[in-house]
Amino acid sequence: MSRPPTSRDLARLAGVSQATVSRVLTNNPKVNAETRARVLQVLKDANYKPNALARAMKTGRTDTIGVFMTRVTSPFHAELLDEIGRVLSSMGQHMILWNIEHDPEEAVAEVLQQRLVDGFLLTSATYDSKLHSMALASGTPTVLLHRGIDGLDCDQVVGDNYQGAYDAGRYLVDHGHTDIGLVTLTHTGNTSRDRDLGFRAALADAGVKIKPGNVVPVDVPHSAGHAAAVKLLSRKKPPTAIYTVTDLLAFGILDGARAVGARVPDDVWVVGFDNTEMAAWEAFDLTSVEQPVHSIVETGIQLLRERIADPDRPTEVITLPCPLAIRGSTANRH
Amino acid sequence: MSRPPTSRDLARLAGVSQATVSRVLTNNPKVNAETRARVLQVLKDANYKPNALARAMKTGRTDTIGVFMTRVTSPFHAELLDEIGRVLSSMGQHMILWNIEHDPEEAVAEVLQQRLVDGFLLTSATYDSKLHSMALASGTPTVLLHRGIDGLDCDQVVGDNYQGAYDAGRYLVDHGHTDIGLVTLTHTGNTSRDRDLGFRAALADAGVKIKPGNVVPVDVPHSAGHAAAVKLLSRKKPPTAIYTVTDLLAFGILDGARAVGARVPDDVWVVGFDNTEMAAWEAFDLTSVEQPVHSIVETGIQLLRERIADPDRPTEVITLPCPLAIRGSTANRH
DNA sequence: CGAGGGGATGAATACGTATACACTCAGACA
DNA sequence: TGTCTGAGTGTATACGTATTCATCCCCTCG
Repeated sequence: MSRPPTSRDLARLAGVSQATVSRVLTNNPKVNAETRARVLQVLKDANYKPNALARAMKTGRTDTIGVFMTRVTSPFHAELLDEIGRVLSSMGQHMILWNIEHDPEEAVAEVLQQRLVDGFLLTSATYDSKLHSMALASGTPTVLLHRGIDGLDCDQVVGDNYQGAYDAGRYLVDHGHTDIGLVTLTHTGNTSRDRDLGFRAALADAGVKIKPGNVVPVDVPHSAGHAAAVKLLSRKKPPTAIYTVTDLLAFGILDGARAVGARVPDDVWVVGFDNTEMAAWEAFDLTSVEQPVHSIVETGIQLLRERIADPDRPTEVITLPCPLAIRGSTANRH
Repeated sequence: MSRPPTSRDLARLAGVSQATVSRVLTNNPKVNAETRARVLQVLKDANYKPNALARAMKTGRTDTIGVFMTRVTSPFHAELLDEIGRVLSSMGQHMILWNIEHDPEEAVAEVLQQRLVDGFLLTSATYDSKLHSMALASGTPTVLLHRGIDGLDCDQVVGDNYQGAYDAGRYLVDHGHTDIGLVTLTHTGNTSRDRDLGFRAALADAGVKIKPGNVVPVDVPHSAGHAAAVKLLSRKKPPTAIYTVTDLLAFGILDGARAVGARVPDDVWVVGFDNTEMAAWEAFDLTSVEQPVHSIVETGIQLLRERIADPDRPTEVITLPCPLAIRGSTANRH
């Protein structure tokens, strides 16, 4: 009761050597069918499970993937995490989750070298963070998910933020909007950057100029979107549409609009980015550019497994399309 | 480059034995100050980090806690997870996260015996799940967080759901409501049960009867709350207040009210439970019973550490008060 | 000046598993 | 009948660290 049984204990019980028990455990074909059956019976009776640590130390594989993430409470991140958990567990892999907001960089650096995971998934790569370079330097297989870094020699799977943003801009222009607000992140990642640039490009291509006052740089949270909307919609001649780079901000914008009495979509259209589940809630009913979370995660983990299997393979950067999901926060004006 | 350096490699470099290196690593006082300094310098130069697996195998401690959770995308769960991550990382502990929705019970059973964590935090205990009994049977220190199980000989830290619900009921009655809807979970956990019973008790104590038609048993998601609200509010004489057992359902109810054109709080008051961050969003502005997430997590992890240190200590069940957070979804009628 | 003692260190071992290697024993083939 | 083969099994070892035990040296004290 005090000490869990070891393979050696069970070997004694089954009248074989520890090596044979191990062979049974690893499905090694070089073991007599009869012996295998007997050993399996003993294992089952004892409800034996191999010590994962000892196994990992011997094989060098932990069957565990390290996931780095920020702001789990943010709807999109939660969905991403949920999906990662689903896919990993379907492959019999465990997940160690680190919130790089909480963990000091120094602690993270330690973790990277400890060899307690087979690979890393980074979901919050930013230019100013050293996380990705540390991860790569550690020699542990690493894939960037959702947030990429241009020109980095590392596997990456991201949504086509530029294209998604472009389509959103095009959509607004096509529906006659010319006075458009852009609530954008001051963040230093290329995800939000592309969601900004793609949108601007669409408007530029259509000959629509963005008034300087229509661009509101904000921080991440809901309240920032709220404040931005209040600012934009309190003007004498407010914009007829507002696009922003995350759903969370869009929710804040919708709330801000509510606060100043602006009706959506009658007075102002609102478009977000991520197409989280909440975007479909009646409270928001938000038109949003969809991130193909499922594909991103599935592809990224597939890539990670391939890199674990062959660390020398060439790196891949995969970009997946982001279609626009249209809802009630934008309505046909005609 | 290929193989990370071991303590033995560094011992050679520093001209000492591996044992001495190990002593330095573990802050063993029985090592000469001069020697320690030299070894530390070598360790630093090599950017050496001890192999966590080998260390864990030797010491029996992994500095890792296993967390079982469901529906990470649910706002309250995300906040709980975030808080758990914060507290664990502040103590230098890692977190392995399992979503027991994704993982088949059999896989979970395997994990429990593998000794790859020092302890478990269960946040989704339900009567019909065997998870808690399996965890206890595994002999690994375990604490139930947020969801408890009556009479189970296991450390538990939960909000006082009964009291919170009672106060919510009392609050509605005190403000003159007599026709009150109760949207309740069919779930088999004592969390939602207490949130139901406490509310009923408050009404009963005040002599307010709940019409049979006013009780709507539902499933977990937002859409269920939506449907329940539509059902309740479409009646000829709809209730003047609706209480429900989670914020997620309350959000659905608010959306449902919007859908049928009922104004909150003018036509109907809405009260939720959890007081998630989103409850404060303008879109919802929800009066809600607060769960003391921070205290629950902090206390629970403290309890877990104590149990890890001393597995034989008596079990504790800690119940923390749940105050009512009043917002715009309920307004003073007078 | 010798016995004793304590501070530092090295050698050896154990944690529990996977696996290379050695060995046994049939059966096959000459 | 003796050698060879190969399936099946056991023995021994390694993974990298923490820790017990033995050792050594220097100092103190009688």
